[in-house]
Amino acid sequence: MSSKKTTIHDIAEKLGITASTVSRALNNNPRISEATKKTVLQMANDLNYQPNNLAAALRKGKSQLIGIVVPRINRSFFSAVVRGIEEVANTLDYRVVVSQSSETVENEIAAVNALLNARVDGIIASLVGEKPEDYVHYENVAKKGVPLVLFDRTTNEIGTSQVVIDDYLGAYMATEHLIEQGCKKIVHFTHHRRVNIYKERYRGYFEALKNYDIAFDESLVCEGNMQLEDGRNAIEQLLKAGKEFDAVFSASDYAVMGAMQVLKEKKKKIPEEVALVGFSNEPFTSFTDPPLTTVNQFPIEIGQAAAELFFEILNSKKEKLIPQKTVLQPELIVRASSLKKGN
Amino acid sequence: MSSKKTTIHDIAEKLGITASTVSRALNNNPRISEATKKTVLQMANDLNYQPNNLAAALRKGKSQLIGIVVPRINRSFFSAVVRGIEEVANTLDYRVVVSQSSETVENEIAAVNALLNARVDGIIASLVGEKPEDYVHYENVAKKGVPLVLFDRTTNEIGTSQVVIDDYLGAYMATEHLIEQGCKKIVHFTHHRRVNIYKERYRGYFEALKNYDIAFDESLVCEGNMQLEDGRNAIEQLLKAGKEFDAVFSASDYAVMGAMQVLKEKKKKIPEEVALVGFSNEPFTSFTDPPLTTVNQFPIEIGQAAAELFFEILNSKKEKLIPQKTVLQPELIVRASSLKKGN
DNA sequence: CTGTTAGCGCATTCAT
DNA sequence: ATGAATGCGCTAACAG
Repeated sequence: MSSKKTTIHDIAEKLGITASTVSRALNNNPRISEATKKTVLQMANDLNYQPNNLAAALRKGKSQLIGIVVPRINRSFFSAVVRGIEEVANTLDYRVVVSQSSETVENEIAAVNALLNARVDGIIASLVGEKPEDYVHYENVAKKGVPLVLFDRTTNEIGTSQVVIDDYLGAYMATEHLIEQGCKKIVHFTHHRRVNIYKERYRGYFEALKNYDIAFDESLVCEGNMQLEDGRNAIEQLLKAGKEFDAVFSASDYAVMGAMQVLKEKKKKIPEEVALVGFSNEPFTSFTDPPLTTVNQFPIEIGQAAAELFFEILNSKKEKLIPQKTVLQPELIVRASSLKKGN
Repeated sequence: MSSKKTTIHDIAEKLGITASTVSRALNNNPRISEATKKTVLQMANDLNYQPNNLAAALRKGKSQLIGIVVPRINRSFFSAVVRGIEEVANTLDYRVVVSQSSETVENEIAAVNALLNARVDGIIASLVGEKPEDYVHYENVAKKGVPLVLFDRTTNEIGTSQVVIDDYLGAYMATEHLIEQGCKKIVHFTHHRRVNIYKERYRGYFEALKNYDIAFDESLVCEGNMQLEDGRNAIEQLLKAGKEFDAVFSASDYAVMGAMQVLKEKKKKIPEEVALVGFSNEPFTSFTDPPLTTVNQFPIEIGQAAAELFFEILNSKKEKLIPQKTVLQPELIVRASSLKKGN
């Protein structure tokens, strides 16, 4: 049973043919007769033959492996993207190797390098760094001709394909929705690090106000790390300072939850006194009280789109493919946290 | 730049030594002088050498890859387990290949087979099937001598290592806590499929009642698929039937959320009229209103433990290692949904 | 401390 | 339609 691993040579020998014929038969090569294909398949089965992709990969120079690098896999957004990637990879007989950068550039560099050593056929990643010097390692990947697709946290500075959602639009829709609910003094939570996605959301907020002739008040913009605590602090500050506001549009679901907690503690009515909108459609947003209005980023679809771009690059062979950019439309999910009675 | 891939032969040639010496130097073999190690490393760097793990793997018969099979990666519990596995795998220079069974046995079989073809050094998995015929493919894995570690949904029928939490204890603690809060009529939500983990949780509930001399009432046990809707339905049924109850202990956080929604709609006070306890410590449980008491399964720790067991098997070489079973202690996280005033 | 030799398992070019 | 020969890049046994 557990004797030696059987190879194509073993099955060739048993059948009195050569390994090349077996290899061809197994790969369904048209130049092999149906008869031998059948006997080969049968014998392979009888001998419990298990193909060795490693050997094939070495020979062909293709591993059928996609490397994925995400900040952390146990974040709903990223794990959903991975799910999307894996789904389409699977149908094309590819596997995914998952690495976490844990939000540090060093780890990211190590991960990329390890994946390259593992000879993945390409990499799909979401950047952790924001400064140009923070993604030279990805630039090198691209330069080496290794297919690279960036998603979510991307950059235009590396000439590579990317898939993002229209953050600007998502933020615009969210802000517009609040305005339509009658809100005039809308607080915005944004990230203190000037990352693309947050800049775009800020811009969406800003433009919506402008288009509806609502005065922009810089003191209503709160910068932070977008976590629950940051949201709590921000609202407490505003309250203490006596600032008036009737809504919060947060670029993060977590931060707005902090706001919700504080507002409820202070007995403010949501959404009557303060309407709340988040961003990302984290799984918990449908379970809060009131349920949270938020923006769906379609993470699984992002993953699928990234995988599709990936295979386009892969199949374009050596012809220099112009980097593609897939932009997905976000969706505003309206729930009770922003829906005023009578609207 | 992007010319040909440089190999150990290239760097050997440049240095006027042989490839074996280069290989040894690169692998920090003690039999190589520090001097040559240094020059080799230097030259490797100069030539932009990228090791080919595929070739090494083929030669050594070890791929430095761990296969992971989970029902779906974008479920908080599973992605956290993967995170735990990846963390420890990383420190030992292993990568993880993630596959999803999407809750079907066919997919699971395909995934396992693909991982075997990819020549992973072993597999860490959570079963989807519950009937013995549903895991013959894993039995074969074990029989082939491929290291196999099961977690969460495991079985004793394959002689393999596993890591689980003490579901019985978790359920016992949860039920005991409700009893201590003064609850006497405790509803239990369990799964209609008689899976191990749910049987154990049921048992914990049952034994706690018994130990505190509380009459067991079978009509308070609701079977379902443990989703939000199932929880809603169950509570609506009980209410309609006029059953009295003062608490719900659910084997799933999702199901108990359904209960919370219905109870709030019916203006029942939580926890005063009905106390609520879930299971799993899903990320959303801290954001509900009131926050949900639940049982932490320590998913990251489960992943770490699974990886550790995995490497124990791997390093035990051929010596038949007795299958180990790591049982982690769950933790009851008490929040407002079950904490009555004055307690 | 270093070189020689061989082969891991497979796919593929060139024959026939 | 099949066979023979070669090598992908690396490690390891054996030799010295």
